[in-house]
Amino acid sequence: MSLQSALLQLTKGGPEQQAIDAGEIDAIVDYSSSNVILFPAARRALHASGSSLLAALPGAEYRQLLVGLEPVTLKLGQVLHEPAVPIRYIYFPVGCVVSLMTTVADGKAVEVGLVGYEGIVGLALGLGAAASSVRAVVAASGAALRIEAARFRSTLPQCPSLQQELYRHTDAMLAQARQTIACNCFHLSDARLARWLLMTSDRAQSQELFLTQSFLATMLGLRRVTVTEIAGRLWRRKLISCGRGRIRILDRPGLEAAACRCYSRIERQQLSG
Amino acid sequence: MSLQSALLQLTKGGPEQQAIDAGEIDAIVDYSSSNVILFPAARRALHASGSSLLAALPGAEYRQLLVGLEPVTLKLGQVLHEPAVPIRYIYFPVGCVVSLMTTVADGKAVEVGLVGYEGIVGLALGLGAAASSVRAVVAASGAALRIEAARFRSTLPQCPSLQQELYRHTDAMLAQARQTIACNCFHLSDARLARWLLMTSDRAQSQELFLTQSFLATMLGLRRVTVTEIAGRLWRRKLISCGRGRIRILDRPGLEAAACRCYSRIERQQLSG
DNA sequence: ACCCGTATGTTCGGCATCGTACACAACGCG
DNA sequence: CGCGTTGTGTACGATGCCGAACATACGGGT
Repeated sequence: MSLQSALLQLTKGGPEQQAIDAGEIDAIVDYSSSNVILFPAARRALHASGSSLLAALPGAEYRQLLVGLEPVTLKLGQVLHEPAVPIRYIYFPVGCVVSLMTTVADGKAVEVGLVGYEGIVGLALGLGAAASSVRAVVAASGAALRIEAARFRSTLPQCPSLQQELYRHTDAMLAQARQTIACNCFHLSDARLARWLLMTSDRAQSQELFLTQSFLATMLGLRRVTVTEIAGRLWRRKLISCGRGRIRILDRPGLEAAACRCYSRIERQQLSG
Repeated sequence: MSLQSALLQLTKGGPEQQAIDAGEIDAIVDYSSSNVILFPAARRALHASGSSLLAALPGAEYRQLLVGLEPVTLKLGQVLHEPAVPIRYIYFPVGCVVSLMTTVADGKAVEVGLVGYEGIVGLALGLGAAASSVRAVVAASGAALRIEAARFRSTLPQCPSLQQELYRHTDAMLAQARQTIACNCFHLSDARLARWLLMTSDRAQSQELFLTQSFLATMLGLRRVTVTEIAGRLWRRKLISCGRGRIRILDRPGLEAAACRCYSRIERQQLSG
């Protein structure tokens, strides 16, 4: 999938047309499932070291869940679930980063949550809903473990620790969304962009992110032009370097100083467990 | 408590000084407890018709919870819990409306959630946390039922329906926060203010709200002056009327048209149950 | 009846971000 | 190698909201 079609995925489909073409989604998901890694060794490696949420589970629950888990590779721009459409798979990111987007009535969208190895994509299912209220889009390619929705739903009641982790993560996502409200309200775009780079970098566990400035603009609800200007400023300050579809963090402490303190506040709650 | 001291409650206490004076909070809470209504009849009336969340519980759980519930009257500006401070009581609003506020590093705060008869104040406790990440402030005076935190925590595991309602409400609050992010990002202040009036009016079940424009400004993260200007515009359009510490909705359909569609989207999810 | 605290109304310059348009540069493919 | 596609850089006016300062009006208490 090209960057452009990825962006199309991001922006198409307003709230008035939530009954989107299910076939299209399936196609994307099927595309990812063709990348399934079948080697048990890889599966175990992914599982044990990858998801801090799964790693926190006791052995019994871990094994019970493992049966239904399937490793997949997710690519930038892939849509994992759409708002108001029943969730098919729950994803536990391992190396990928997933962005949650909410739309407004005229179709514009903005990121409202960021999930990595510490979390779950498809939380709503664990809270008893069949569908999420947001779109989940892959913001950094990488591996994930997924489980079918029905299977997850039937396993969850037998796994108290998984439940506990899920609720803890829900609390963290709630705090993340709420901090984002305050941050968007009071802080300048420069600080917000710096925060986004840091948060995504933390979850991708890499100083280099492969995405376009258009993508970034969509995430932050800014114009592409604004992102270019900010990136230029940060680059002149030697905090980052930019290429074509590539952003690298050069000076992490410097970037943290340029970001607002919402960064540390969110990460403390989110990545602490 | 005067409106001014209420506003002081709202704005004092930045994130750097989260270890606020516990004595002061206790004083406020004790003030409310002096207004406890002791008549069993009133208690029953409050319980049955007031909280749609409690009303959805089956008889057995209802009665089990009832033992610990205590009716209180909450006044504008009262702080029910502070971020990072252990929650003492869970509140089920009946006639009051409670606003959840998040602060940023420099102490400024903005509303990130609105709770009425449909919800719970102190959700974090139900998710396994001891403290919330937000401040809960009364935005419209009225009655509520409260229960001690420890008691709630011990009762919850025995009440599957209560758990289910709690998780359903958590999902709704998450959706509310996320929709607020998008709304603040894309919609003009006029529409946001209209939305706030409608949402608060729905929860207070009254066309008249008793609060100052300063209070409203704090909630929306705007200047008081901006609120005055917007209120003037809405008033000229005969949608609302304003008095000193009083706002009345005159033309509800008109105000809904002036608000963004985030209003109906949030209310559909939140008040549907 | 008066006064003072409190709430509301008005003005002014500043500026971050927007929408739009256009130019340039890198990569991929025939 | 040339060409179209895609990503990045620059310019310009418009505007919504901000910060600050000041003016007015309501209303309860002495």
